Amino acid sequence: MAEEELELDRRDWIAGLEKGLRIIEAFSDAHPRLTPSTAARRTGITRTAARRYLLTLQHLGYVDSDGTHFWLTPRILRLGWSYFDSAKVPRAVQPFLQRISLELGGSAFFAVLDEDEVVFVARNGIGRVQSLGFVLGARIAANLASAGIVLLACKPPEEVDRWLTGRKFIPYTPHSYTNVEDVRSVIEKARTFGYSILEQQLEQDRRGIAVPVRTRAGVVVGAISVSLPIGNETTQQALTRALPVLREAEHALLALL
Amino acid sequence: MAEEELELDRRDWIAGLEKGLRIIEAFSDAHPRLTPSTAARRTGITRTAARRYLLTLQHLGYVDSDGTHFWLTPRILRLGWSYFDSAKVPRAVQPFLQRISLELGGSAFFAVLDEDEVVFVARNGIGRVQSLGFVLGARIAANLASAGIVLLACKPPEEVDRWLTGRKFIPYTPHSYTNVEDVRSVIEKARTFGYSILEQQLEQDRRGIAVPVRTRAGVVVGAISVSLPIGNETTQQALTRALPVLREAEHALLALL
DNA sequence: CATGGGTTGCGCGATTGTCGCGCAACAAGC
DNA sequence: GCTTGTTGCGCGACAATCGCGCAACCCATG
Repeated sequence: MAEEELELDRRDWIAGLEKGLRIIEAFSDAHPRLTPSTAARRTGITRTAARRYLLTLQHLGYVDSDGTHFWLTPRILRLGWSYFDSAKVPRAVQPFLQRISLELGGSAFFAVLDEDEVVFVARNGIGRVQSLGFVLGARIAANLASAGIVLLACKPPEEVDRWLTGRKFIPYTPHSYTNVEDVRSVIEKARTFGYSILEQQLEQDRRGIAVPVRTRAGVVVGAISVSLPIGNETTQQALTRALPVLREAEHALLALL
Repeated sequence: MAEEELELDRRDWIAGLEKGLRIIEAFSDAHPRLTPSTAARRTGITRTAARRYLLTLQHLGYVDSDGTHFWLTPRILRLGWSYFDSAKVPRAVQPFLQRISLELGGSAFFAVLDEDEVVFVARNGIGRVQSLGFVLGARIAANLASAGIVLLACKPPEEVDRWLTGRKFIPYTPHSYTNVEDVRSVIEKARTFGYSILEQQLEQDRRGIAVPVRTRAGVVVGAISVSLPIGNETTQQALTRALPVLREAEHALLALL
């Protein structure tokens, strides 16, 4: 899958669409409101064109404006919603996530890889990595979440090597791995055991445990993970407690997909 | 706000962007995988053009394909994420939602209006209107949720009238209002009391209570709502229990916005 | 109060990107 | 077998999109 056809016929390339999406993605935490010129600078589009795209988006209701500044409206969420609506897997796993989070007392997630990030596409549980404002569609560097590690472990080693080389690991906690070799060894452990466990990489006093989810054909479609408070539970205790529950969900899903 | 400038200079209109977004929104539950021709039929674009847009989206990584069929990838979620990332209000309300859901034992939401639908842009709580696969960005007809009613009640009456006329109310439960006058009276009650309460409109045995959230300038930016199991609590009991908690959050937010 | 560096929107003429037709190949269904 | 639906692809033509450059504007600084 994901065969980026390296060359795309210039006739089949819609420049306007790419620029428009670039404009939308130019909005962010640091830049919640954009003027035509700031949008232009952030996207590499000319100011005049950026303005045209913003006006078009405004007319479509995806952005709103006071005349000079533009900001996104919740209408934008319809686009992401198209995905949730159309992707069967996230919906299929929901009940399992609920069971897991109830049984283990943490948050359960279903996540997939997108480029070098792990994206959480389904979730259930009280807990909150909410310190980060954790919602669906959230994405972080794959090495920081157990689900990301186990998904990387499912990829061919060459690809993982390519992924690792030249990467900067920005730490989220004092325990976060910043060394390539540390990350590589975690991935390799995940490959041999078929699950991954990560402690205090993303958040203090929390550990994540993840297993891959496959179709009957063996294709990896994502990973189920659970985030647990460490408390005074040992790593081994947490594993013997959580892993059977995750495995059970994994096998039940195998029958569904 | 949201001044749809009725006429937009043809020079400032990017047709390619609109068509591309139409293509993305053409994916849905019933049509998770599209071919160029089905996409064309669903969007009113010609088949040749639809194919070009799909190929462009594929090249950008927003859709994937097996050659003939196309489907959305989680990359699409980056677009919605731009909104969550840039909208301060949803993030500002998170801690309040948490307090509310803990204190009242239900799910707390923050919602805004988009056209004739209410969109849930923040959420906290164990509960799940999960029967519907309830996630962030979810949207339903405004009359079915307490947040939607109270937001409508904040709009000028003429606009509400326009909203009500000619609308079809599709019931979600046996108790759902299907009559225009019933809905109108609920909205008017919400207008006079400054809060709304809705029982079993969206889900059986659940009631929702909502209050509007304003900036200090008085502009309505959304609504906070809580969804509670009805159990054997009377309407009056639920109100006296929940309303003070919601009002407290409302006032605390007033100071922040 | 003026001056300058940063904006803003807008009109124009030119190019290039996007259009849909129509063909050929292929697949499924009486 | 022929029919009726696909599919991708090449072409020529039109218009949609381009970026330049001007004039007005706002805000800070001297």
